[in-house]
Amino acid sequence: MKGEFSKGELYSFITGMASTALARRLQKNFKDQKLEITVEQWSVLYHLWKEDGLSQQDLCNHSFRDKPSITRLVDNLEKLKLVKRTSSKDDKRINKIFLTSKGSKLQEKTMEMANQTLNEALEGVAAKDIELCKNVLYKVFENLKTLSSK
Amino acid sequence: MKGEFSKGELYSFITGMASTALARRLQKNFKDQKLEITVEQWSVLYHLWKEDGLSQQDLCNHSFRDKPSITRLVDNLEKLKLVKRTSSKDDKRINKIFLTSKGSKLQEKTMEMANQTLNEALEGVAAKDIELCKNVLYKVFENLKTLSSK
DNA sequence: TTACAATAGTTGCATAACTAACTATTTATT
DNA sequence: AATAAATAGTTAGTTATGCAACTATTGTAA
Repeated sequence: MKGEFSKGELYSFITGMASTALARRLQKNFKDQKLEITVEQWSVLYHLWKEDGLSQQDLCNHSFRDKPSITRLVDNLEKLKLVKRTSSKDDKRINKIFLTSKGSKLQEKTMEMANQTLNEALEGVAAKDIELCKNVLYKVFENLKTLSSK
Repeated sequence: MKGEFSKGELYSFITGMASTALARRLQKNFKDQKLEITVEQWSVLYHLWKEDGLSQQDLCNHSFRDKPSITRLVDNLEKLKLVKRTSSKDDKRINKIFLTSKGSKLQEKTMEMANQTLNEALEGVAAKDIELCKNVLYKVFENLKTLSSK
């Protein structure tokens, strides 16, 4: 196990073992708190908490997912009564997605859990190393993002 | 788009945008070269190239996946004639997974592509920053891995 | 030796992702 | 105004992941 994550190795970098582990842990923490949402659904709500009424295309751009993925995530969020699709009057092609009160209420608790999970994940890591790591990952993303949402 | 990846933000860290982008790019590169495997299948082959004849449980441990995931990845790799299941004689519960010649032949080309993809991803990042970033990600993984394969 | 526990692997169900092909609406061109 | 092109969203098919429940085999303990 040690070997695959050592210097010079690319496996873990490509498979994203760290972020996978982080998402799993957050998912488990949600479940332990009886929160019946997936991490992916949470990541969509995240953008709506920052700005309610985004279109599905906006959500594609912000969440770095393609359109079918957002269609189904919104489907499931609607089933859970956390958001509501509203056809735009200006442009009938567009669905604007609005939080329900139930969806809004999730923000505080889940964001705190996300922060806490991140703290568990980064325990023992120096703040300046975290910053540097974020910068590297940002650069990687920038280097590759050509093929993002379409 | 810029905002979500700035300091103090956790979204991109949890969603693993960098590793997602990296996996997508590698997948696209495979496709462009007419290589009909998924990145996930590649990641299983990766461990077999390092040590042929691993059990499915070994593959779970090495690849940080659960048993059903490995069952199905091996199913698909067998359909593609890249590996072959062989029941162990010592312990009939165990399947040992062996590369076919077709599976072995994929190593050189795909590993080169993975290296090349990683180079694209890390262009403009100082070697020492890459090392530091790897160390942080490794630490994150260690902090969280309690719940890995079961 | 019989009964119980642990291990290896499979199957079923739900969610999610990517690709490609599709509908509906709006914008641009002629 | 009529046609073509672009945009927003949906649907279908394949692959993958996580969880829970299951079978088969091996190991342990009474």
